[in-house]
Amino acid sequence: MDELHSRPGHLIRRAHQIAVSIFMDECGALDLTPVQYAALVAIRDRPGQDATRLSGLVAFDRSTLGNVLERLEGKGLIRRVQSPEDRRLKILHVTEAGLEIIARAAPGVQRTQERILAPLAPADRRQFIALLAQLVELNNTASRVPVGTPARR
Amino acid sequence: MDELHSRPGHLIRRAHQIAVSIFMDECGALDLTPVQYAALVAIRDRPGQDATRLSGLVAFDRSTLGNVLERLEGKGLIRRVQSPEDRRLKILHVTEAGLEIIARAAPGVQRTQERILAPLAPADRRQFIALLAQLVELNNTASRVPVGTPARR
DNA sequence: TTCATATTGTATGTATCCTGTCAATCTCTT
DNA sequence: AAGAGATTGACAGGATACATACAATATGAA
Repeated sequence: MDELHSRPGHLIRRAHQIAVSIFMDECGALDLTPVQYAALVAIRDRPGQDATRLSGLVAFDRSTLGNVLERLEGKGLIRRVQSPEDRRLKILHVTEAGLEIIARAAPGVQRTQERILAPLAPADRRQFIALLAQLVELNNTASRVPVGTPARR
Repeated sequence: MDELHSRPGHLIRRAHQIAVSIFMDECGALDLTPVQYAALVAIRDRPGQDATRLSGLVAFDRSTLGNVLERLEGKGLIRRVQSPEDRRLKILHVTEAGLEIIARAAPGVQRTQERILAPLAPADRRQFIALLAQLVELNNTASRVPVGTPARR
């Protein structure tokens, strides 16, 4: 049993539960999930991008991202329009309402990140993030959704 | 965008994706998920326990655990029988088939844990686990499913 | 004893997350 | 130009993950 609670897989799953829970505590009133927020910000930062490119940036597979985008569009936070150059693509843009939600979520997002790391000593936080980033980056190809823009020909 | 990739929430989500992906790569042929494996081992280690107590041990909420147990029972890996003392409870036991699956999964589980940590220098692995455990433990109450057996009166 | 309260397992509904598959569309080769 | 192959968004389906509500059951206090 103690074996379970010291296994990296279990600890990571618990950390994920905690991170989501804190986010919903801080931002749930805005009817936004962590995933939706991440997608929204990524679309804002790269307007005119299509869904597949976006999925490589935020590391959701295309199916998951499709559902997320549908909800964001349903809430009027983004627009999806067919690209004239490549009629397979749907180009993404954040709406005014989307920008406003991002702005209103910002303080809660900030508090979320602080609360996640709060249990660690300040000096340990940077190290933890560095190790975690290293673990994620070098294991990138082990993921089902490797990050990194696939070459667009 | 870089902001996203250095945020603890996003890194933890990625790490979780990676950990699950590696587990499925190692053990997916056994038709076992990480969650199912964790539940199975926990039931084996505490035979005769009921579902609510188990949910506090492995940190799945009761709804999720109910679904997991139903699948495990459907695959013949566990048994659920009504407790005579408290007819609300269903007592959990691992079957022979369940024990066999655990044994067959063990090497893959071991490799999974090693592969998750493989990107870190050996000296960093212990520290990472220690920091992660500290983060999870001290944030326990922030989770929707705090770990720890609720008092059974 | 009886009644208010709490607990258990279950059901329902929503949201990730992933595997497949598919038609439409594009690109490349011949 | 034409067909093979790749890509895109969408869809179906299974599995976590959580909130909420419910009937059955147990427990406490009056």
